[in-house]
Formats: sequence, C-alpha cells, structure tokens
Amino acid sequence: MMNITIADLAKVTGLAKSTVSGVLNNKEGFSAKTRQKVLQAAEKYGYVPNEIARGLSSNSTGSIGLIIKDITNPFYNHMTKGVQEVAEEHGYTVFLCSSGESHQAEIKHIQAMVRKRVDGLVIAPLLEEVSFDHIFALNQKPVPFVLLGKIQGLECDTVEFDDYGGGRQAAELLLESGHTRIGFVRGLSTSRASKLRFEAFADTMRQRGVPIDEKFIFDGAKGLRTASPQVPGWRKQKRRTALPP
Amino acid sequence: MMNITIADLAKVTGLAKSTVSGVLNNKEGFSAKTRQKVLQAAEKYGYVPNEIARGLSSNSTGSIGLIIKDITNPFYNHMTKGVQEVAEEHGYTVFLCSSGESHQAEIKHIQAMVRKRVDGLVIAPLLEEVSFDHIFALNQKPVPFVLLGKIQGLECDTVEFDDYGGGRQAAELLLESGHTRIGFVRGLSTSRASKLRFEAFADTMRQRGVPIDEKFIFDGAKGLRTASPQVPGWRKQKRRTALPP
DNA sequence: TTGTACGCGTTATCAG
DNA sequence: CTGATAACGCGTACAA
Repeated sequence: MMNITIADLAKVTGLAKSTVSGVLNNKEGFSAKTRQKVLQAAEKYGYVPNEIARGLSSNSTGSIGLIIKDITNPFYNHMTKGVQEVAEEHGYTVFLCSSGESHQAEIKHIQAMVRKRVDGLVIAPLLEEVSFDHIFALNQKPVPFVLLGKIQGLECDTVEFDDYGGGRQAAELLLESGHTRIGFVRGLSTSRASKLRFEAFADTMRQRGVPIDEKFIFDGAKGLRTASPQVPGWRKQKRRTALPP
Repeated sequence: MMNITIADLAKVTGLAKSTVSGVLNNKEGFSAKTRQKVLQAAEKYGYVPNEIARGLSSNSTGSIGLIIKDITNPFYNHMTKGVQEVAEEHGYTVFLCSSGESHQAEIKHIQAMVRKRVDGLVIAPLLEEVSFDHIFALNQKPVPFVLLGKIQGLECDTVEFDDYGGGRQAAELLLESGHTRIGFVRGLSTSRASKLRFEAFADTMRQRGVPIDEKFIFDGAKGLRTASPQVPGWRKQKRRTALPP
C-alpha cells in the first residue's frame, strides 16, 4: 500500500514521466487522448502528488510557521485563526508551535521551522529579559518572518500594539468613573505588553495625583481562570487561558 | 543568501559530501580533525539541515496533521495543546487545520495533509449529516490516523466521549436539585455530541416523568459568548468561543 | 578514513 | 506534441 508516484503512472500509461507531470500540472500542449489516459490512471490508482518532492525541486513548501506562547490563550487562538484563514486563502498550511513562555523552546521551534524550510514565519517572541541572538541569526537566513513586537536594532517586519495607550485608557476610565483605590495585576516579567500597560497605569495615576497602593499590585499572572471547559486530568495542565500576552 | 547545503560544506572543507553527512549525523569513524573541520564550517556558514530533502529519501516528514473545527473553541485548543506537547516530546511538529464546521474544508484539509505526506493525522470530523467517503478513502492510504468519534463500519483508531452519559448526568443533577423547568441548548446539526447529549436529556426527563417544554429548547448554537478578548475587527469574525464540539 | 554513485518524486530544459 | 535527462539536498551503500 505504498504511495503511488508519477513514475508508476508513467509505467501503467506507457507515457514518460515528464508527460504525466505536465498533464497533472495542467500545462498546455498535450493531446486530449494523452490527457484522458493520465487523468484516468491517476484517479484509478489514487495518485496524490508528493509535496515533499515538489518542494525539493521548487524550493518552497507551501507551509508557514507560527510560533506563539500558548494556544489556550484566547488572544493567541484568535490570532492563530486569522493567520490560518489567510494562509489557507493563499494555499498555505500552518505549522503551529507553542513556546510556552520558554526562551529555549522558542529557539528550538524556530530552528525546527528553518529545518522544515517553511516559506515564512510569524513569531510572537518573548520580549523582555531575554536575548535576541536567535532572532538576529534568523534574520541572516533566507526565510522571511514577521515579529509581534519590535526588537531594538533589528530592521524587520513587525506588528505592534499600543499597550501603553491601552493601559492609559483603562486607568483613565476608572479614574473618570470616580474610582481611586485601583489595583493592577501584572503578567510575567518576560511580557513587554504587561510592563508597558503597568507603566501607563502608574504614569496616569501619578499625573492625576492619585496614589498607588502597593497592596493592590500583583505580579506574575500567567492567566485568567475562565469558565472554559478543561480537558480533565491532562497531565499537569497548566491553565493559562485568558490573559493577553 | 541561499541556504547552505551539505555539498557547499564539502566544497569549503575539501571533504566529500558523505564525510560531511556522516559527521553531521554523529556517525562513528571520523578523525577528530575531520570532525572539527566539518563542525566549524557548519557553524560558520550557518548550516541548517534540509528536512525536505531528508524526508524525500527517508519517506517521513516528522510532521503530523491535526484537523479540528475551531481553534478558538476551548475544547479544541486544550486538545491541540496536548497533541502538540506529545508530538514535541517525540520530535514531531504539528500542522494545524481548522475545518470551521465545513465538510468541504475538512475534505480539503485531509487531502492537503496527505499531499504534504504527514506521518500521521488526528482528525475531529463532522459526524452527523455528512458522508464519510473521504475518511474511507483515507483509510486506503498508507498514512495512519486517529478519529475523534466512531464512524459506522470503519475499523480504525478512535477516541470517544461519553456524551450520552454526560447529558444524563447533567439532567439528573438538575432534577435531583428539584428543578423541573429545564431548558436545553442544542449545537449544530452536524454535532453528534450535541445530539447524544440531548437524547440523554430527553430520555432522563421522560423516565422521571418530567415533561419537556419546547419553549426552552434551542437549536444551532455555534458557541458561547465569553469574556475573552477578541481580535478587534478581524473580518467577519465568527465568534465561536466556548461550546464543546 | 574518504570518495562516488544512486535513489527518493518532481519540475524544467532540451531534443526529437 | 512527447520523451529523455538533469537538477533539487540528503542518506546510504559500496568501493578505494
């Protein structure tokens, strides 16, 4: 029950490999008879083109890599959905890799994607308290990539968020509603988003002359407990379900 | 800035391709000097093995395909996380495909995965009101797969859920708490899980002699609105965030 | 210990 | 219009 190849098809139809390949790729210039023969044989034997082989000669794989932190985080799974929809529209498939907030995992995944010769990469990297050597190294390679967040001194495509602005808006909303005892839950120390949002919050509070009570500042939140169903007893299931990165 | 190959390394070191390959694959029987030379050159020129080429001759890709309905559904993203963790432990990478409740998309994705010659496939297929021809066809091919849910007349690996039991338990819990005006929100008609849960609910109600009020039965729920952050304005963003399949 | 030749499945380039 | 042949990058026998 091996996979049938173009050579097999050539043998059974009595044609040459190149002819079979041509017909299968809808090239011009083949007699209707030949076309028929090839197509019928392909159908009959359940021929499925081997994209690995195709990729080797065409030097492209039709795959892109997406490296995120945690697929159970709604921010990332919505983003993944979007990436996937667009990829699909363009005939691409996506490799999903989760770094799980581990710098080592991030490095490993990027290398794996390069080994698999993806046609492109979308990366949501850890942005604080880590080195970016692996990203600079990636930049020396032929594979194009987009980063979620800017890296100092690296000229490349990025998607950025106004985390400072968001933090300010949130603080202002609460202050304008007349609140003064406002708390803040910070995320992991590797999250630049969390850092910026907190800075904005602190700046806004200071500007309005409202003191921050340290009792209400928390650190290292890895997620929000939600009402989401959980896969019961899945290993040491780390919950990390609703906090944007 | 092309990708560097084993042949390039052979050229710059003045060694043979097979020597380079041997060293890179940690084979026995090479002088320390040769080893050094190869490793240094590989490092210097940023050599990254081409898994496409490797896959072509080894007839394996180190990738598995995962076909689910919607990655923003917590049931599926937790499942995806699990699949991914195990895959990674074994040195595999996963292709993520979302069928989005479309039978056509499911078929298309399965074919794409076969073309990409994944080493295996995990599929959460639509189970009601659809044909299974594509699954039977898949079963004729060399690629192993696991299904979420059983298909009549198909001998293959499956993972199953006790949806009927769950529906019964839920009904019993409410009845035993003294409730009688109980509603039920059914999912899509292609969801067997939803169908079975409703049957269990209806059976339980009947057995207890509690009448079902049709006013409280709803159909076609595609998701639960949650407090999850949304990617704002992402196309016609269909929300489908928290209902198990 | 090292080098050569072939196969993996496709595509592309030439001849016929 | 069709057929032979050479890449593509790697592994793996086999030979030197």
